[in-house]
Amino acid sequence: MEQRAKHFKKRDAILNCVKCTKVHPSADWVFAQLKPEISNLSLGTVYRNLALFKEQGLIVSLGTVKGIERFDGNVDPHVHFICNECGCVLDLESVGIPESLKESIGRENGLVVNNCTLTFNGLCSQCK
Amino acid sequence: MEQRAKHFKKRDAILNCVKCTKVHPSADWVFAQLKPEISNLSLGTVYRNLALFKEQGLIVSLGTVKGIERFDGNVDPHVHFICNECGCVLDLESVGIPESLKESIGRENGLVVNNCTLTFNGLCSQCK
DNA sequence: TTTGTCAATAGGAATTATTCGCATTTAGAA
DNA sequence: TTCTAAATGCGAATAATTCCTATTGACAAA
Repeated sequence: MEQRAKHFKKRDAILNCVKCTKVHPSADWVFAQLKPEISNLSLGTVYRNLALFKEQGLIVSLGTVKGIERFDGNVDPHVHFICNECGCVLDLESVGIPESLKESIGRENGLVVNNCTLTFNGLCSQCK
Repeated sequence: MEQRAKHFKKRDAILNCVKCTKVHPSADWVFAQLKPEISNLSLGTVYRNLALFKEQGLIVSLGTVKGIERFDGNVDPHVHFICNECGCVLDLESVGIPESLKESIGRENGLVVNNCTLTFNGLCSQCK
């Protein structure tokens, strides 16, 4: 960790930013959060590193909300709620993902099933 | 229907195109399908009408696959499989959507839950 | 038939999120 | 210090989608 303290300062800051928030951020949100403390940070670096983390499985993509890709630092399978009005994303802790179906679905349909997402849409408590 | 036969010819053709295919098409796919038979069709018209149908609930959006929005003319809740390699979208008829959860989730979390999507990802039979 | 009206459309410009290319910087090794 | 390779900054490029405006088409009234 000390070894890479300086060299990967920005990279680590970006990962940390995604890992330590529950807002399921966009690239732009991460950039806006970090820019004040890292003044010479560029948006391209944020995009580049988010793509890298996603590839490495350190974070996951939730797909796009209103045309903007959103990420989640929590890679454990869990259920999301997305507000159609404000675009906020919430975790629904109480609901389980039917992970167990992956194997049987793959077998029955001749597919390789890696992943499973369950998402609810509607209006959040502030927008309803 | 006869009354609007001519006036809404393109609009009807676009809706019909989405309703009568199982490929879960993109705007561009619909345009490519219809262009040969309706030579003076423009891509903007396809986008505009798809947005309208979505708003009216005649079709649903599946979100984006590889950055491109995909639609489904089947508005009954059902489960999808998306291939990460080729981007094809399949219906998984045998799996049920936990529609019943909508009400209780909404009540427990103070949300208005309109919709629920369950999607599996992986590799289709051709790409695996 | 002609004319008026208004919605639907074509076509291209504009927008916007994201990616790319390349010069520069940085950390760490020699 | 010098070298190397990875990481970054920054502006240009890309691509999906939306916007703008002139035109077209259907229908009703004269």
